[in-house]
Amino acid sequence: MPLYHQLKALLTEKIESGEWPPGHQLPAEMQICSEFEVSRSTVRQAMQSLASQGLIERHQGLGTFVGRPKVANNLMELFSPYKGMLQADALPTQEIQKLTTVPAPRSVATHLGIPEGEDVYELRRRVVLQSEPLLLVINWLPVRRFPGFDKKFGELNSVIRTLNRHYGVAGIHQHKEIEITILDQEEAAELDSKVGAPALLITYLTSTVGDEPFEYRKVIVRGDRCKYYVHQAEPEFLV
Amino acid sequence: MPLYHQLKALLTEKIESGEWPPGHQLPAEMQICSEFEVSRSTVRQAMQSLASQGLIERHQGLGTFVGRPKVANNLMELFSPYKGMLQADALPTQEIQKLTTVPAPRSVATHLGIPEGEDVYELRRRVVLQSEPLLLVINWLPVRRFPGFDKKFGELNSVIRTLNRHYGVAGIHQHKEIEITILDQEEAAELDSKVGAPALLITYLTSTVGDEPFEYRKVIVRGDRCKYYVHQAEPEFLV
DNA sequence: ATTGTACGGTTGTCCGGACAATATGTCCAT
DNA sequence: ATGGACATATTGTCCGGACAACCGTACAAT
Repeated sequence: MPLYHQLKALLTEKIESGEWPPGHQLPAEMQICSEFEVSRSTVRQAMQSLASQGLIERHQGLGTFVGRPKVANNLMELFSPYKGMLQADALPTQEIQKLTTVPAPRSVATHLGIPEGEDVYELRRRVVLQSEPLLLVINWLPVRRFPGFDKKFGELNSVIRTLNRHYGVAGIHQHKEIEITILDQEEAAELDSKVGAPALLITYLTSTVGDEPFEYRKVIVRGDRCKYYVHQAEPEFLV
Repeated sequence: MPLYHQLKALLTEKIESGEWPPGHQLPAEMQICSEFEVSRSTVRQAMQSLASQGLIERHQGLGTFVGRPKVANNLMELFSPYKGMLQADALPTQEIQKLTTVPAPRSVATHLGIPEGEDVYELRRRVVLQSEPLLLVINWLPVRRFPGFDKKFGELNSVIRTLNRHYGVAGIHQHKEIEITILDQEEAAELDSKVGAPALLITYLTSTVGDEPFEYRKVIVRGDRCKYYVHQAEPEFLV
């Protein structure tokens, strides 16, 4: 068993047993080095693994602390996480970070069926609960198809509703996918998280029947701070 | 921008552009070191991040290769992943790895409302698709309540069905949670994956109305090889 | 009272090196 | 042909060190 894994198990025990409660500050890396007589890179290997689980939180210049319990959301509201959070003690707030036109990146262009580099509106929002950002919502729409969207969006503050009322879009279908992703630098900065931290990625591709897709959306949910639940009466028999 | 992050972006571009197709072997770590004049630890930092995204696969003694596309599952079948995979080209197989009695670990005892260390049945299975293990199913049941479960399970090969027919359990409810986890050593070994790789963790707590919970279950889904999708006609207005 | 500066402590990044563990292929003895 | 010993290549683990980036505090200057 590798050293860093032994160390990780040891720290996990301290946390799960309650000896180190949520918010408790862990010893500094160098202190752990001397206590267990291992090198700092070994300590960091263990710590990073714990951090990506959400079990601890690390802050440069401050120290390492035991993580808080995850926020629970109803799985039935999985695809409208904002709505799901309305049941929490505090109300989530929606912050619009920017609404600009940008040349379509490859992944966006591919999904929307337009040439790479064609102008698209990029709308970035984040949902904050008790001054802690929990998820990021990024929408992309072709400028050619929805001219002036950036000015009309402010009225309703809803993408789908704006398309419906101002551009006559109806009969909407959405293809959605959920998977695990790793935060890049920009996402991590906006979520007050760390590069490389795992997160849930929910992608939307919106279209009307028999038409090209016209909206591509990413919802990035902090994996260390969010989980989903559901209560169901008919269990499966296969497993 | 940190060196390892620049390097990571560079490698990502090679893969997403198609210059390095799925299965293509990447240059060895030391080769990349000399090519970009960085240290090996920097290369490894970038590689590990790519690996946890599922973008590349690393094999000790062999090398590093571009990852294959993720397996897509219907989200409606999210909580019976085995059933969801039946739609794939190949049929998944269920392997029973062990069925023994063990003293209940803390997390299991807490959920089942029994003292830590009391005997529980532990059933470990894994689901394999084309000789690649995709998910792990672990069930725990109190021995005191279901004596002889280990012998009766083999008849039906289904936990819920066995409880129903042999112990008269009916009116079942299940509380389920989905979140992100990181593979520990045992899980990684059983999934042919790596310690520290992110995965989806789906936990089940089974009970009948007005009764103690009597089954605790973990389903661990490889995050680098699985994703879920759903197609829906009524989009949300809030986001 | 406010602002700027300096300092100590902590985590983040990066280096160079050493040896272990693992997979493949080669060669030899059987 | 077959199996075992060996060499080779690759990633995994671990070390020790150096400096950067960041945070809070204390103190001085304004």
